[in-house]
Amino acid sequence: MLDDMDKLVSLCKRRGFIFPSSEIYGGLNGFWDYGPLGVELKRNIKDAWWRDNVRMRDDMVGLDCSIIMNPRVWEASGHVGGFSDPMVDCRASKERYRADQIFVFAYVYPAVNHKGEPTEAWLAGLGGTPEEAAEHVEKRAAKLAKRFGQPVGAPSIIPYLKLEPNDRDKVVGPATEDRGTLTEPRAFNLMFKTFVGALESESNVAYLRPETAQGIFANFKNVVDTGRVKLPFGIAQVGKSFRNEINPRNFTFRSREFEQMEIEFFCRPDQAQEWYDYWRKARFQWYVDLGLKSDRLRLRDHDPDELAFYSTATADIEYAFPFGVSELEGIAHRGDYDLTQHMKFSGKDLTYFDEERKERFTPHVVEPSAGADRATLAFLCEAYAEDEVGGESRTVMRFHPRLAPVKAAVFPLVKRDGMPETAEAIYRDLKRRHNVFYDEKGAIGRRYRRQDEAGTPFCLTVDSQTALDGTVTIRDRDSCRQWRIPKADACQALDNLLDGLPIPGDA
RNA sequence: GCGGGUGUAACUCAAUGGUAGAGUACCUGCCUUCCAAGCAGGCUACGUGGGUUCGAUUCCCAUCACCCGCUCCA
Repeated sequence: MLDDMDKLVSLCKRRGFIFPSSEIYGGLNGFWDYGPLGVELKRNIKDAWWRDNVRMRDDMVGLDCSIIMNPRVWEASGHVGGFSDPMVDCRASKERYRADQIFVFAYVYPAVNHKGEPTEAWLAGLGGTPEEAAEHVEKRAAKLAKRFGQPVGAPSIIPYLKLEPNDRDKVVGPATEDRGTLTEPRAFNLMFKTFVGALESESNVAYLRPETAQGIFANFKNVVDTGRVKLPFGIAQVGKSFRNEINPRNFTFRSREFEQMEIEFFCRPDQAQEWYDYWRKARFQWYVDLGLKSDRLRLRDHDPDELAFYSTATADIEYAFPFGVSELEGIAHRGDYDLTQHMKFSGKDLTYFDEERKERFTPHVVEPSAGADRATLAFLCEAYAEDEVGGESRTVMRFHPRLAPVKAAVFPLVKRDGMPETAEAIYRDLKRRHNVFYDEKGAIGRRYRRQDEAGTPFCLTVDSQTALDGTVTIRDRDSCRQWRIPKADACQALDNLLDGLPIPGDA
């Protein structure tokens, strides 16, 4: 079990799974590159997802949308405006608040200072409404009343965003006694901005997509009109997304450029809950089937107060990483929120006509949204193991065979007696179907261990007996167990092993 | 974004105000018939930019990156 990310980061670097982006220039915070083994692993994960969720199903189609879209898409989705809230920092308490959730209560007390001016106290309170904010403020105001007398009249209530800049210094933050510790509201827009065309003007601003989902909604009508699809059905997309995270952390877990595997599953409103339950279970099981078997994998339903305002139910598939329990995938029941928003902003009709029921309605959506990089990281963490073979410790990556970057390695036991030639012929044969590796250098034990660290599930070795009876040994990564198979059956044996079918010639 | 820590070879780590050493790994050769064996040889490093100094990997400043804690995570 991996208990320390440093070990994994080190192995990823050493074996070529993951490197810091543009490392020779010192890297870039929040960006990572996948090396030769990493790209195979991540690709296998994405391929498994696509195969299991799109190809193998009759009710799913795929899509590949552009990363830069008409900026109006992000107005409809709420990414421009709604979620780019200005934030306010408190210099004293180091707290950060949403500016729209701070209300300032300006009290005036009868006591006067040496200039004869009345004593004022501008107290900041937190809450979605002035009433909520007042609760906290009133206690503090009452304390002040003991010193300065009962306030004159009711306090004036000013939303922090409406505050005159000069008045900001008067405000006492929610967690301090001192005035003037709050900063001006600052925008934290998490979308990467760019310009379409050579001219950098406000009129041609565009954004790198912060999620793949909106491209699916924007194409809903196209798919319905041309795809010969009938409700219920889903649209799937795998692709890069970008979020200018304030604080990237935890290796590749929170990156500024990342890859998503998203499904928007459209259905009749009265079936949405059923489909939500279905996807919640199905998506969890997918991770289990691919090897996240330990109790580090969890399914957690959101509490009602955690839900986005448009969602009636959301569940997170979480994994207990060494740095904490974190989300791999969210399954959200989003109702008709997204299509309704896009109808409002685009003016286009995105309702669906059910031919059998002769009904027109706006489909409801269940959204299983997974992070490919997060899944990759979870599979890496889960696979990492240290055990002992013949009294020697080894590091082994126990990837599910479907996900392993290299499926098999082929070795000659020693570099003579025609063994390399025989081994290479087997290698050439296997390579047509699988990602396999050939190695004739060094001691055989060393070659096995090298493959263990790469997570290669099987090793085929040509020895002196091969020339006599045409068999080779096959070694299992996890158990180090070996048995012999005819070399002519090598390809079929590997196919079976990778598919979990019975092993030919097993003894 | 705040606070703390760390940056030396591919990896893990030393030492040092006078330009650096080990283990592992990697490469070449010999040997070797199944789990990191042995012998010989070889390659590779002071994150970046300033400053102090005759001279800086070492001291100072800044910056970048990573780690830990807070914060954030639509």
